Amino acid sequence: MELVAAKLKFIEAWGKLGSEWGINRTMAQVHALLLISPEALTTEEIMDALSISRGNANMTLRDLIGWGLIEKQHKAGERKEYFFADKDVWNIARQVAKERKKRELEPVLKVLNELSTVVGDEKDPEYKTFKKSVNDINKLAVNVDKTLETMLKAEESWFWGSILKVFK
Amino acid sequence: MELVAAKLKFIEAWGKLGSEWGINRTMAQVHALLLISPEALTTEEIMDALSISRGNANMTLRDLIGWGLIEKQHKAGERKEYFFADKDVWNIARQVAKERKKRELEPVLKVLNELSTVVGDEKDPEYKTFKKSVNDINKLAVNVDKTLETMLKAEESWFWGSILKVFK
DNA sequence: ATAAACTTTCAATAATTTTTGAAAGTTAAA
DNA sequence: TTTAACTTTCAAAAATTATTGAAAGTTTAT
Repeated sequence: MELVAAKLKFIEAWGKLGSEWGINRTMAQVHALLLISPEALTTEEIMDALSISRGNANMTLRDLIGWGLIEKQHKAGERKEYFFADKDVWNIARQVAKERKKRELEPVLKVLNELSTVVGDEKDPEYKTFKKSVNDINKLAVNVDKTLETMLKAEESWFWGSILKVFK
Repeated sequence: MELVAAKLKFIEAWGKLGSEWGINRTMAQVHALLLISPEALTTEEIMDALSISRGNANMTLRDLIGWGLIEKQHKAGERKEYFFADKDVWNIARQVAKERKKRELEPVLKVLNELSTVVGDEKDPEYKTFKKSVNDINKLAVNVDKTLETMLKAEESWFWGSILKVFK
């Protein structure tokens, strides 16, 4: 396959995966584009490469900065802004894990904790089933949370080394 | 909080989490409803509880069966179908992991592998950056895949025991 | 065979999400 | 201070996704 075709395929695949996991497809595509760009790109270049509007590019880049995945750069003597992506895949994974944990896992964990405190008649099957499901989900969520917490602080080789050694 | 209010809150929270992770909100809500129902429910009961149409309920229930999360039940002497959710949270987690791995991770892994084989000029920064990002993502994806593979076969207490012991 | 009870399908509609593009805003050089 | 270069905003439009509901389909009892 040609490099140009391969790049397009990568951008498309990354966009598809993103949208399947609740991430705006364009945001994932812009991220993909920057991940395979050796140099920082301007808004103009991104608009052209992905055929998107200035407004869309601007908002998407702002979001990516908010996710901690890219940064603005300035070149001496130039007015326009350049965008550059961190290429360290372990950093990226940790950053995404950190944000999704904060934005989506923690709020639901808060609700689950609150729901765990609801009291009722232990003889009531409705109550018993509710309580069991909520508590069990809560326990799982806490384990996931702990694992993510560890991952966020971990060195890549140590993390996978530990996990895969145990699992063998 | 009242049990009735708590149930609604749980259904809402589960629906929200689902939609944030690319799962149809209604599907997550129906699943939540069945998770806290001690008895199997009819389509009619689900429609009423969530204020959704028959068509929506029918399609959603079919999808949940496709995800391996609920099953149809029949009661002796009755024509109508009942739906019952597996309440084992570890089973649920494994089932969801299994399906998402199959539907979303594996297709992207296939593309990444294909893209890893693209050859080019090692002096070309465009090629070098492309290759490095694709390879690094591929490696991470393989580790995630292996971990999920282990999880799918694992007993809950062994899995978390192993992980959290190492991380401590 | 017919009817009653129930389920499925899917074209039309509604709701939500994403994108556009032009106007307003900002910054820095002339 | 004016202008040019660039960025940001956001209401309107477009695209996508989800939902409805009624007709068609199926199954079982009579």
